[in-house]
Amino acid sequence: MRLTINDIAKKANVSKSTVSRVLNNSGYVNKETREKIEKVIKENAYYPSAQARSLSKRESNTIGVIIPEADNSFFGEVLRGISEIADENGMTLIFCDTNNNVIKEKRALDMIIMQRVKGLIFTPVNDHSNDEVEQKLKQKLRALNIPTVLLDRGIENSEWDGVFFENYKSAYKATEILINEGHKKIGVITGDLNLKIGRDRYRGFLDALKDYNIPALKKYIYIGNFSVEKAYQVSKQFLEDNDLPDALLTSNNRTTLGLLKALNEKNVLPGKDIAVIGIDNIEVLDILGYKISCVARDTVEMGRLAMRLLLERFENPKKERENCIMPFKINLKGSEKKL
Amino acid sequence: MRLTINDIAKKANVSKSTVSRVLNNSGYVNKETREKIEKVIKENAYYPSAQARSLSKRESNTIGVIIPEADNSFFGEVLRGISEIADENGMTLIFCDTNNNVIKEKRALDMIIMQRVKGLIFTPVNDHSNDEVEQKLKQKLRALNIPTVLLDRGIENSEWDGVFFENYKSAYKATEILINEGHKKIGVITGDLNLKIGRDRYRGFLDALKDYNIPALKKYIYIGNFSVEKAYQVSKQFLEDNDLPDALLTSNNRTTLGLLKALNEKNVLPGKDIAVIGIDNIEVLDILGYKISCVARDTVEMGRLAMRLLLERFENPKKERENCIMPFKINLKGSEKKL
DNA sequence: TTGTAGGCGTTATCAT
DNA sequence: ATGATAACGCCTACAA
Repeated sequence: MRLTINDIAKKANVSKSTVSRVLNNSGYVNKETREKIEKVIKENAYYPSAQARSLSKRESNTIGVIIPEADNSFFGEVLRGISEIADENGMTLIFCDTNNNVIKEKRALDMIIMQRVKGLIFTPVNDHSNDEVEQKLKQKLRALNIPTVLLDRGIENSEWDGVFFENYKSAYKATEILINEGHKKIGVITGDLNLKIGRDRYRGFLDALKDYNIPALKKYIYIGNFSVEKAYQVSKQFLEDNDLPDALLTSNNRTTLGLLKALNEKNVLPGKDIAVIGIDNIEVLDILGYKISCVARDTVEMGRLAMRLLLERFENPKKERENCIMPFKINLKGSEKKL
Repeated sequence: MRLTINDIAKKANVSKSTVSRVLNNSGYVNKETREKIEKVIKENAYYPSAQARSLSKRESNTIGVIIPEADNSFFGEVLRGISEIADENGMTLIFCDTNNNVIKEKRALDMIIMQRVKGLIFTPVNDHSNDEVEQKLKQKLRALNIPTVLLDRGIENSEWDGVFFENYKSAYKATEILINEGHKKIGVITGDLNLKIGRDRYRGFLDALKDYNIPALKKYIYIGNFSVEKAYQVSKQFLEDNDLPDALLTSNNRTTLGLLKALNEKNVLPGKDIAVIGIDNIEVLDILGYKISCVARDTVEMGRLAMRLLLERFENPKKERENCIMPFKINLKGSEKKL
């Protein structure tokens, strides 16, 4: 059985309160007794129980992290950022992958409640085609009643802190670049329009066209769902119909890959036969010398920021709600052109 | 303040023991009182404290997960597998990313001890150029004294369960394929030879050559460290020296990418100008129609397996140590040839 | 400066 | 079938 504070107290010939004092660096304790106790602690490799501790203090130092796709590199990088700051601040992470599944999301939230975490970083599954689902989620989050940071995907009329990507603006900007390159027939492969981030990016695209008085032609608007497969399908379709736009915006890393797969099969070259600009940078493409222009976000930093926001909220519970928008970078590599 | 079992007891006009009984489905409890209590629990959205629970039961249902690179897709996928099985079994995951840093690893382990986890899935940083480090790690793991599964990276003379890749055999097999294709000048870009997985893969390569009486020429053996950058450097070097082997084995996904980057820059085509076979599949390459042959592992399954091993160990603490070796798949796509 | 006693939210052991 | 009561391992007044 693992040692307890009592065992240490006995071995050091003091009461457990005194041990507790040296553990927590609180109250007065004689230098010599402190040293003796510290020695005993070290010699016996004693580590106090976090559970007992937080039960007693009525406060834990664990943070819940709920994400929808652990196997998506975006979230892997986010997780690294969260982890880094958590470590620096002695916080423990409790991790859940919801696999984009609402049932699992509910279970994850329940677990988080029972774990009595101090804060939560949360990317909702967020397929709110159904409004009731969203209402229940909000209720649950309110009931949780702990500092919460929404990450990447928001909630309508959120009352929580958040770290998001400039979905609208980045799509707008990307489209603007295509426009300024002189393209006229500009199309898009959208993301999942059930998700707000999908809709926002799409709106950015549409508004840019409108602001520049370029018609948004329906036949060049391809509805995707953020997956490689779907993007590949729609791309294949328009390639077979042989009716390409001059320029194309894609809505995330997967969408870009789906497009590239199709283009590749038909030997259509981005930057030459068709202009392409994507949302999200894809590291491997750079390595392979595949020049695909994009607007990109600093994913690791998004994780760091989320964790920092949480820490700030702990410090100052009543500060105003913060909505951080990660700025994007523009990464032009040539594919925004068509020769 | 969050509700406690006492609050529920009062609201239901029973003692907390009875509430506890319905919570745990233990002992006798009258059907009607049970229903009443359940109603109160539901209405008040009461969730018992996992901390208090495990303190009282002297057993938690949390699993520690310590990995070195959250931003590496391999571990992202592993994490997904772990998560899936953990969820199915009502286990909670406590997550640490050590960033391949021994100091952080130590901190992570300490934290895991304090959290009183029930089991641990652990990929050591494992840069045991220094033997003392390894000894201390083993000591710490022994002191932890909980079911532990080593994942992907082992420990010399391990006394713990483990899930590993067939490092030696997969490299051997890959090399064999190159040999059978009739290549004579066969080279390798190694991984980090400070890591056992790096050395094992390298040995597999050497032994295959030996078994087929093919000389291992020093000038075709390039020492890498599992990173894209290093593989790129050595590749660039031999390309500039203009002394290419006929065929080349790479030691993991990153090594392959580094090589491809260099080949690409010099317009050297795998499958035509040089034969290439890699360890690890790289999904994006398939998407892009880049045909690179490889031996690959099922990463998500590795995670599932690790978690399952842990569960079995909980069931049967004294069962013999298990050392699972994930079989590899062979994925030939043409690049193993040279025209 | 140190020790005693009570409490944190549960479960488990007894009575009743 | 239910309720007291004593743990679990720690922290925190308060007393000494």
